[in-house]
Amino acid sequence: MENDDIKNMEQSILEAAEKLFLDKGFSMTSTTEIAREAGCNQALVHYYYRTKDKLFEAIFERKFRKFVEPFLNTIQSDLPFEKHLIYLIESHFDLIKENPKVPFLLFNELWINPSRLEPLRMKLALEHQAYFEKLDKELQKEIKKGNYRNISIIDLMMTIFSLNVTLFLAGQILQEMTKMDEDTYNAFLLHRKKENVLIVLNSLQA
Amino acid sequence: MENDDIKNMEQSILEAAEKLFLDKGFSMTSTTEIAREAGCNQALVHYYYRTKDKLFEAIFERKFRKFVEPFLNTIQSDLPFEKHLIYLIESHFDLIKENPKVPFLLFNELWINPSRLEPLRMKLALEHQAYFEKLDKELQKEIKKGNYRNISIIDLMMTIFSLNVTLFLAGQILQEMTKMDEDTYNAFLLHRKKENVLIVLNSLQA
DNA sequence: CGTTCTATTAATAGATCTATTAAATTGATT
DNA sequence: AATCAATTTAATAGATCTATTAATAGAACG
Repeated sequence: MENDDIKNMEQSILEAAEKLFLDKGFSMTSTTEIAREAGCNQALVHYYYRTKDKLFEAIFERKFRKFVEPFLNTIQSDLPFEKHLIYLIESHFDLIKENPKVPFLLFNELWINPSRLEPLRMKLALEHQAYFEKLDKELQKEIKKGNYRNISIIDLMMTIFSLNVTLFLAGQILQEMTKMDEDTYNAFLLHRKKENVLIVLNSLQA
Repeated sequence: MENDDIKNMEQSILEAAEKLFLDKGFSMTSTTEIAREAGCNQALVHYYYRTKDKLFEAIFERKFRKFVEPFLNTIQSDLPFEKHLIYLIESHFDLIKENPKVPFLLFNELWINPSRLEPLRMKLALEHQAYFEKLDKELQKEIKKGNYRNISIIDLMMTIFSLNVTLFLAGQILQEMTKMDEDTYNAFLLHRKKENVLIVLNSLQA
């Protein structure tokens, strides 16, 4: 917050808001706090973003897209299916690792206010459909070949999602709870990353 | 809320609070709302529970214990390990299914305020230790026999926990999002329950 | 130099929320 | 019926939060 005198206030406010929303969620964060964090008057927050809700929306959509990104643009290449899958799991994992507070923000806000997703629903569905169908086709091919048990792509995605997300949802809490030091925690994450890949691959066996 | 004229107000307030906290979390629920839901004056909420925070604590601890209960008192019998495991997964699943909003409440509150766990930490650790050790011993025995790959009890629990919890964290949102009808949603849950058992069992294979 | 425009602040209206206090009500007991 | 404790309410203090408005400072420009 020192050398950004150049950066315009509009951007600083957005960044301050993002930080605070990620830490404490929408309702626990006040525009006064955001202004303090951004280093400006509280009225300025409203000057640029009109309402606290609009400010949140600006952040929410970006974060949501980022969160499901790996389920979109992964497969351009023609790696064998299993390699695709591993890549998908790991890139989803890495993405959350870099934004470990995002799952909290999304779950928290969507739980309280599911309509927040409404504007995104159709857009995302369309964007994902092609990718899902492609992945599903590959999966079904593998199943026909007898390499995997009969499983739907939805179930597969759900498993990946569950394992990766919960790790960080609970991990953040676990870390603060056990006062685990940084290195130990990172080792734990890395271990779970390998574990998650293994579990998903095993889950395809009969 | 009709035939509980007999029930005392203290209890009604607790129940109203529980309902609202589960729906909207701590910070989004006001004591005024709780009073309205309970059918009494707002001051009465404070009369019985002094502060909103104390009222929350009374609910939080109960819910938290309930949430981790299956990881405690399951194993008295001497079923084979795999049967134990299946029973554990399924009873954890069923418990959350009956209290589908509890994971949200716990994650949400612990995220924002991890110190909430502090008073419970030691007690729970002690209570769980014996069970964990017993389960771990059984697991290690199976590993020595060559039935399972080398895996820690922590990893195993983490997997069970992830699969079961995320289903309901995301499921609640999914249900509201897709306007899935009750039957479809229940079928989906039942399917995932079987799936979760399968995934966990598979995850033990080499 | 005065005007105009943008960014920013100070001040505040209006709503709401928690907690307290004092008064009213109820119901049991003498 | 009078008394007393427990329950419940009305009223409100005091804090805080969102949003708006009016004032100000400084850059840009003719």
